[in-house]
Amino acid sequence: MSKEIAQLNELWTDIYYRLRYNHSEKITHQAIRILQVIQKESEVGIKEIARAIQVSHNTASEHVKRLLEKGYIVKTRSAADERKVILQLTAEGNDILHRHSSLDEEKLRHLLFEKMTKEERQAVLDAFALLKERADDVYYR
Amino acid sequence: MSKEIAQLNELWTDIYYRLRYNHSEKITHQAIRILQVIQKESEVGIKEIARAIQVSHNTASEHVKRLLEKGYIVKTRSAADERKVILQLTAEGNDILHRHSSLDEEKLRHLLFEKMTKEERQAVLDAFALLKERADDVYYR
DNA sequence: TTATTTATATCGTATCATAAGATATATTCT
DNA sequence: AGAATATATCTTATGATACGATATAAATAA
Repeated sequence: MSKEIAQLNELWTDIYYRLRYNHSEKITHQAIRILQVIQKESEVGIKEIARAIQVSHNTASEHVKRLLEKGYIVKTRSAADERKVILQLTAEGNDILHRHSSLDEEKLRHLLFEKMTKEERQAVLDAFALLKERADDVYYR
Repeated sequence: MSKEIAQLNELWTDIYYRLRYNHSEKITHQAIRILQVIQKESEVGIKEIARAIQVSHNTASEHVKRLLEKGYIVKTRSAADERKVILQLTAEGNDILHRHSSLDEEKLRHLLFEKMTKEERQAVLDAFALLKERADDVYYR
């Protein structure tokens, strides 16, 4: 493993450890994973959830049922095929996922606007955008 | 919330979603959190674990016991106070934590060395280092 | 020295999270 | 019409998670 890869990963995990939200509401591990899939992919149904988290369709359906009950997602039927459901996050769903996978906004605000110059801020954003753009190439190849 | 903060968070979660390891071994959610604490903090004992993951000391002790059994951590007694234990990750512990919190090395190798110029690579690393340095300020303030 | 506090370990009990086989209904495809 | 597909529900079972009660040992206070 090259020095750069190890370095980047250490920076990555360090940054997350320092900047993540501290006091999170209780939500299950698989629920977070499912909400992520729904947010990051398009046209997500039970089959896609099952495949993404590597469980049977019945397990996936049960998980989805619970998320519906909690109000984190909503379900519609696909116009193209009425057997298929299309799942989407609600505002609550987006909110709780945010808190379990994003960087704490207050910490970010402080960091970006009180600890960085405008140029530094832009450099960070540019670097992240570049990394994400290249990551898309890897993900979708 | 400012545009930059939202943008950074979307980039952050997108990058992780695309670059994380795909097929992870089964390890529990709290186990990962504990391994992270042990890796990122110093002089970690039962009390520190309990506080970090917000459980009672007995629960923390049980969790630690299981991680010891799996060989993910080792335990020593503090020379300064023999009641206290000091926990450290084993190579296996580091390895499994890596797979549940870091970016996939193969994806990173491909991305950094086949999709980026040397200048771009350096810009990304510099930006991450800067963000981490400022994150330290926020975390330790 | 004794009493109290601190740090961890173990046991028993309980609830929640997670999973999948069996079965069912509805829709789409052959 | 029959087969395949997509999801939903029920039943059963194991693992994950948590903490009160209790215990031992070490450190600190009186």
